[in-house]
Amino acid sequence: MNNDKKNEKQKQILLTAMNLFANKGYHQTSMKEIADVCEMSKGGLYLYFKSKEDLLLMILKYHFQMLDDQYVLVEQDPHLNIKEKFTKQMEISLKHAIEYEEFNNMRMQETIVDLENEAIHQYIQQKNIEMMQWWEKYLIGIYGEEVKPYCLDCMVILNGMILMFMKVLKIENLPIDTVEFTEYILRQLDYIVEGVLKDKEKPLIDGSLWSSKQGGLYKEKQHPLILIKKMKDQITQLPKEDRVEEALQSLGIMEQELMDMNPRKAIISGMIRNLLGIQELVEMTRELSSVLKSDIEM
Amino acid sequence: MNNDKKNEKQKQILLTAMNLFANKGYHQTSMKEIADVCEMSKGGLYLYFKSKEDLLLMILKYHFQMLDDQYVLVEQDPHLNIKEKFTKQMEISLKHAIEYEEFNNMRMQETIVDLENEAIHQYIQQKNIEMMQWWEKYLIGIYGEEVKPYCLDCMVILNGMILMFMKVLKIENLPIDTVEFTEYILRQLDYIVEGVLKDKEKPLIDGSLWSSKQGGLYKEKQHPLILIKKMKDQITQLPKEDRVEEALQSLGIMEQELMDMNPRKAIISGMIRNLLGIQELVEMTRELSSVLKSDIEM
Amino acid sequence: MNNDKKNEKQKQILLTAMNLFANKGYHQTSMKEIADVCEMSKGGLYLYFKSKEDLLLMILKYHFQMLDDQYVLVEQDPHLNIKEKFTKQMEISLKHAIEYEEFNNMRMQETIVDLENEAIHQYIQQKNIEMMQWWEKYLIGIYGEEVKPYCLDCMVILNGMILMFMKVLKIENLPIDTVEFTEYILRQLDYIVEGVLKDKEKPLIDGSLWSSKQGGLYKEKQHPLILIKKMKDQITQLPKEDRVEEALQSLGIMEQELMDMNPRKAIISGMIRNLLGIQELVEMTRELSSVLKSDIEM
Amino acid sequence: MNNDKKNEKQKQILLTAMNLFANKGYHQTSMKEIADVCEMSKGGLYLYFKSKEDLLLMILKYHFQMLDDQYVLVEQDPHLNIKEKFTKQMEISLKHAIEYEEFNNMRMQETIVDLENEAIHQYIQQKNIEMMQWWEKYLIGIYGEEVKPYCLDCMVILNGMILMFMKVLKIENLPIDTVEFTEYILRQLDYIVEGVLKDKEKPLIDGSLWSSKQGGLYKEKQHPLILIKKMKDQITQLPKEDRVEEALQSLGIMEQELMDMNPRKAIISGMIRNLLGIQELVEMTRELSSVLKSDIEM
DNA sequence: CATGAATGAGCTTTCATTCAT
DNA sequence: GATGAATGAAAGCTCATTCAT
Repeated sequence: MNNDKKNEKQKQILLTAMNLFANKGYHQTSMKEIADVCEMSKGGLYLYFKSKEDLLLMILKYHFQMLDDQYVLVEQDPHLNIKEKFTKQMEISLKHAIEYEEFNNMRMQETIVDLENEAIHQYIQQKNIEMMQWWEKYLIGIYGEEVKPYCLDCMVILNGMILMFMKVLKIENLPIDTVEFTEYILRQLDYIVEGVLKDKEKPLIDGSLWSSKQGGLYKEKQHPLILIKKMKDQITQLPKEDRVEEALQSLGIMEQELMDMNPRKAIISGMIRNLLGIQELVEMTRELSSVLKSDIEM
Repeated sequence: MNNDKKNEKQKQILLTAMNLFANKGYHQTSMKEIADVCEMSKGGLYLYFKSKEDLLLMILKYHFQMLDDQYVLVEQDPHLNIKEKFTKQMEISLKHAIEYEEFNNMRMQETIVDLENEAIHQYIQQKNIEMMQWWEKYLIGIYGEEVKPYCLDCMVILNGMILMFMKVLKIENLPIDTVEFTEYILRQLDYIVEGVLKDKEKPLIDGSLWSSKQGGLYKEKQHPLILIKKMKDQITQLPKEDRVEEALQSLGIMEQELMDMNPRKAIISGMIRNLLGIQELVEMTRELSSVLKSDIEM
Repeated sequence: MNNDKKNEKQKQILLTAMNLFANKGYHQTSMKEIADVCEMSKGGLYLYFKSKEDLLLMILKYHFQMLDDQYVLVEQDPHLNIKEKFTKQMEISLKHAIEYEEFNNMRMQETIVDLENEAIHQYIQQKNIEMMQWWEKYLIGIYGEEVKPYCLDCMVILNGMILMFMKVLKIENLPIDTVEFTEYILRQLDYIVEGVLKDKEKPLIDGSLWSSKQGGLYKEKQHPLILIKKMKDQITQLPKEDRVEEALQSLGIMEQELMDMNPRKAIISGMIRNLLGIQELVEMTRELSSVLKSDIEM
Repeated sequence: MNNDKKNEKQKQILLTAMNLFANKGYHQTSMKEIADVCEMSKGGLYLYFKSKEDLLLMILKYHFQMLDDQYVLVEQDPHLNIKEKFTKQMEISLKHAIEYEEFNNMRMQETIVDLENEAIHQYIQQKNIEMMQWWEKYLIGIYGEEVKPYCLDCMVILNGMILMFMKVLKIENLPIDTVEFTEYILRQLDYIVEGVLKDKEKPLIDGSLWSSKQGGLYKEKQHPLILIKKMKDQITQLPKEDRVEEALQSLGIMEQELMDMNPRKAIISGMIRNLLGIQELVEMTRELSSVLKSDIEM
């Protein structure tokens, strides 16, 4: 099969799957269904995508590519000033978000994907950074340098706004006029920027913190309670000794603490230290520690 | 097993499941996993919750109850003016939303629940309506009657904002100071309200469209006994007939039953059915019915 | 896999399942067992039959098709007179019934199928009606119009006879000669027809009742309390659900009220209305309602 | 607890369970349900019956006792002649069969009980023999010695008739008048006896064969196809040799043959003989052989 | 290249039975 | 004696993935 034809097919699958994911959700859509709609065999899908997760990743990439292509056209249009470019691009985003609603949810929330898939996670992460830069560039371009500290706040507020409006309008089955919607959103942006600039208030999100984020390696992250359960299992295999007893106790205490609404960091770190003294658990303890560091701020 | 212990266990499962649902998603969490973390057998879960969906519903109810309990305390505090009440309740909401992040996601988006389950769907729907009423009441109380058309817009914008901020702050592992966060959010509200009122722009969500879906304007939820009193008043205006006599009797019986500690559902629903036969009361009966449905689970 | 092979496999599963159902009963045969005997995986079965019930239905259809095919051949044979056709078809039926004993049990008694499955129930129903028509046609053809009122009786008697003989002969491990068996059965039919025609006795099953299936059934008027007791009995047979609980409560309340000197009509009619919502009780509730209407003036 | 009270309770459970079994079927009734209706705990049931099967057996015994008690009264009544006794007892049987319909099904068909339970099987067997004797005694008493060879036939025919009538009348919801029903049934008996005596035809069931039946030991009988599967599994564990290959082939052939509608005995017994030559399978082969002997007549 | 039959682990749920209280 | 919480095996069913054809 020549490459063109293969690409054609791949795209068809992509669009179909996207459609299905958008309407039924990722986990609720089966490969069989996708195959059926594509009028091909289940096995056939695996010629183009090596797994369901890969398919999802490709969908994300396809969408972002689609958006980027359109953005670039606007970007390079010499007849538009910066505000117009911003408006046009926002319009493109909204139009796309409306058309591919679930795609928007995915990227805005990562709710659908279990965090186990590193590739997807990283990709979305990267795109989020790009989005941040995009906002910064335009907000500064439009409202001036003084808006810089508030860029992240604005981005978050606007995105949240959009997400929620779309949710509500979708549920209520109300039609959305993209242009009108864009204008509305941008007006809100005006109000907010005007407000924050006037009051010189402290931004909620500190940009420096944000940017410091590093990808780092991504290990299949386990839920701490499950991890503790495993550690308990492992430790009960050991011959009964005082240190074993103590370790079990430490685990129990940590479990209780984590169940609480406000786990006390001191308790947690104390127990971690206790457990680090147990040779046999050292590795799992380290994993637990790292998991906890991102779950509760430690 | 005494009731206390049973409740204890039920709560433990609830908290565990909530925790897992929140982090892995509803569909991605298996009953086995919940059972494992609770250190009990799969079958055991079913002694406390009759299905996975039931478990989810109970989690939702548990949370809303928790919130409602706190709201009421603020509501009834005579030392607070309306703006302070609004602020305090917003603070409570945010605190809760931060602590139980995924719970907030669930209710704000219904992403997790497949729409097949009527009970859950309806419950969330109902809670959303209550939330709408809450916003309307307070926004009008604070900003005056002229803000009325924009209430829905404001609610949506604020909720979206909050949702997204929490998402980002969570991902970035940044600490959130609830009070500061509340102030921030309320300031944004100020900017927006100020803006829309100044420009007299058209709201994005037309309240009449929305509300038409619910049939009936949003009224503050009335207490059933008061409602019954009103119905009695109305019916005594009518010419004396047998059906009137019977309706009065039905109302009396229902009143008595509701006064009881454990009103019997059968009596209540029977009387409701009787009253539905009375043309003149049909609307009020419906309201009564809906109020009762959330007061005692029917 | 080509269609032939697929059909082959399907048939193999069919035969295997039939065999197992026949010997262990439908509910006592698990899909795993069927899969094991077929030397395939559990999941594999579901490629051929979409559920266990579907498998059962297919078995029934397969058998009836097999029978119908043979019947038609006889039916269309120009060299046979009516008595010969009857004999031949009876022979076919018996042969089949002997070979697939439990199939025969299923269709004759519906013991195996829980009534929840509409499709299966209806299919058997329809086949029973066809059987009835078959008997009527042949009995009248052979014995004349005067046998018409006794057709149903004869069918029932003969079928019962056959069923029981097969049961006994199977249990006793005795060989059955189909031809001899047929002759024997037909001879019994002769004796019975001869008998009933001679005595002009009243048939046990009134064909008009059967076919119309409408109750011109005269029932003795029952005392409401007894009726309530019966309803309680019936309802406790149902799987426990909320609606069942509520119905029981309604019945309890009504009972108490009726015991009172001056039963309040509102209570009574309310409870009646509650019960009318319970499908399974609708008939008895109507009866109760009509009884009460004349007992206390309502 | 004194014995009286214990017996009382036992009887209550018995009656309740009977009722449930009768209406929902044995396997479809859970111990919890029985406990609930008896208003006792699940565990409590096990104080009175050591298992669900035991409970079933007790039910059967209770019913037969109930019937026997009534029979004896008639038997000993000096004012009744033999025909009257027969009629009276038949009436008792029918009345009981109507009242406890599913009990009748159980005993007439053994459909409900999986054959694995030896005690129940044997008990029913014994009761069937008693029934046989009862019929013989009365038929000879009424119609004379010449009816003796036809007793079994008559019993089977009558029982089949009754079973099927009850089924149909139940399904059609028609009321049954016991006396009328008895008369009807006995009239049919007259026709048949008259017929067979006149024609001196050969009875279908040879009494001598029947009676020769001995209980014998009862080993948990396995389905032949499952047994073959097991043998295949076991034999594939052995080192590959010619004799192993051959044994596998023999098993395969036998499997195919058994799937056929008319398995050829010669093939079956040939394969059995082949397999008896395989040391490792000798025991299972014997079991298979014995199972087959009762499944297909060999 | 393409198929779709087959797998097998996993899902939610049920239930007879046990046993600490 | 009596309870009912707990178990654990087994049920019917789904589905991502593989692989012989």
